[in-house]
Amino acid sequence: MIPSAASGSAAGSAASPSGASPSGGGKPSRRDQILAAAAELFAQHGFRGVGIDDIGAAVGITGPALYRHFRSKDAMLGEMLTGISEYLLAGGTERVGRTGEADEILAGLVRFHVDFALQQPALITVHERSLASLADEDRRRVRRLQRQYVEVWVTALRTAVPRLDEPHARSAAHAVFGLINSTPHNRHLPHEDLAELLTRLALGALYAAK
Amino acid sequence: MIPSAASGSAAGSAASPSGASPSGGGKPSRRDQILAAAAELFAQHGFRGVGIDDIGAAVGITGPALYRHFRSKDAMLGEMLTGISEYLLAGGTERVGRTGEADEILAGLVRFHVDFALQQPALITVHERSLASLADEDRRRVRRLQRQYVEVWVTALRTAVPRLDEPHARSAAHAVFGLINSTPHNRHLPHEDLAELLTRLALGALYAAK
DNA sequence: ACAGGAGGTTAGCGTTCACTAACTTCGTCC
DNA sequence: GGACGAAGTTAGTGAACGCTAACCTCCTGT
Repeated sequence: MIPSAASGSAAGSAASPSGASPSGGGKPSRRDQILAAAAELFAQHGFRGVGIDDIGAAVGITGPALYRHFRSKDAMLGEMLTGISEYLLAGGTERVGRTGEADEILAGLVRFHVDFALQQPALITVHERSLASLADEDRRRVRRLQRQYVEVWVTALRTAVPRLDEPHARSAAHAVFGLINSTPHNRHLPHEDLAELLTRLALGALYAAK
Repeated sequence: MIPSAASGSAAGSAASPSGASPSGGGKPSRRDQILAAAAELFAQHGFRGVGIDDIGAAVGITGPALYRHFRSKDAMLGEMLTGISEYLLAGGTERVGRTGEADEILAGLVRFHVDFALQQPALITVHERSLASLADEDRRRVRRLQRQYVEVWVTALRTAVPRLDEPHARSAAHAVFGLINSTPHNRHLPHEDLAELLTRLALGALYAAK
């Protein structure tokens, strides 16, 4: 059971980038409903702080029924995190593959990450908090995807700001991820204002790097 | 028991800002040893992912012996988080109370937070991840301290950058916390280089805010 | 010398929790 | 119209874990 203040309805509006299947238009499959609800709960209480029964209840079924859809609780987290990592890497790779000015590419990359963080704050939270709870194999896979995503940023950043050496660029990338991923703590501003602010802040930071 | 890759010795070198007691010079008390070891473990595995026996083992005693020093596992986390929050608020308040240019005050605030994040990456991690695991009363207290700390930043920021309205300033503060608190993911650069980089990035971001 | 308390030990209790087993329900296809 | 499989239910099992109880071992002060 979840201990403290768990207000009304969970299950946010799982928009486009939820991992894999719901890329089409139709209503989300049961699997995806479950993943969305679990993401919300994991973000609020941590992976270990959420029980099987809690996840079931969030989609209107009992706990054990989840095992008709997932092999284990670990597998749910695994699917969630690899989905996010693959989405980010694919989107990032696609952006840097475009032709254009280096500055525009970098700005596009920033905006892509900002949009994701704004649309999926729960996934962002889980992504950066629950790596430790992953099964070994999944963790290796997610780590590799994350490293590749960082490399995408490093090359884009060093093209736009050539004075940066690789270690500084890598650290700057991590720092800007932290900046953008602050969306879960940022409930004060209207969506679009926040998107613009975060984009400005991120680019301001990156171009200030030495 | 902690499941996966838990390498050698935990218990980092608990430097100055560890909360309360070890402010003097002498060897840290048992309590503080335990808090330091627990912080490291909580950062790596999450509060719920660490057992009483793990914490005990990290300081060379058995699990139940911890109850000679703390009322409960929750109380350990509570003391840890309120200690951090109080340290940050006190340090921040002291900084903005100094006389000087608004820009210098803001830079000092940034540098203060950067130094803390660099010296205590484990505490930073726990501070931003494990709020949900806190007992109700402790959570309220920590939340209030955090809000006050944000307010310190907001006023310093708006003095230095008057065009910012309050909501934008608040969001920018949260974003910059995220940036600075990325230190746990930043193992690539020498300590001092990273401190300088993060300070530049943070100030670059803040002055880019609109 | 020894009383007492601080700080450690092992054994065990009760609860929580992931997962399984066995059974039910219901829509779909031939 | 009945076989079947997908998706749900309740009951239960075994392990993990927080914490307590009871006991031991010193160090310290009088």
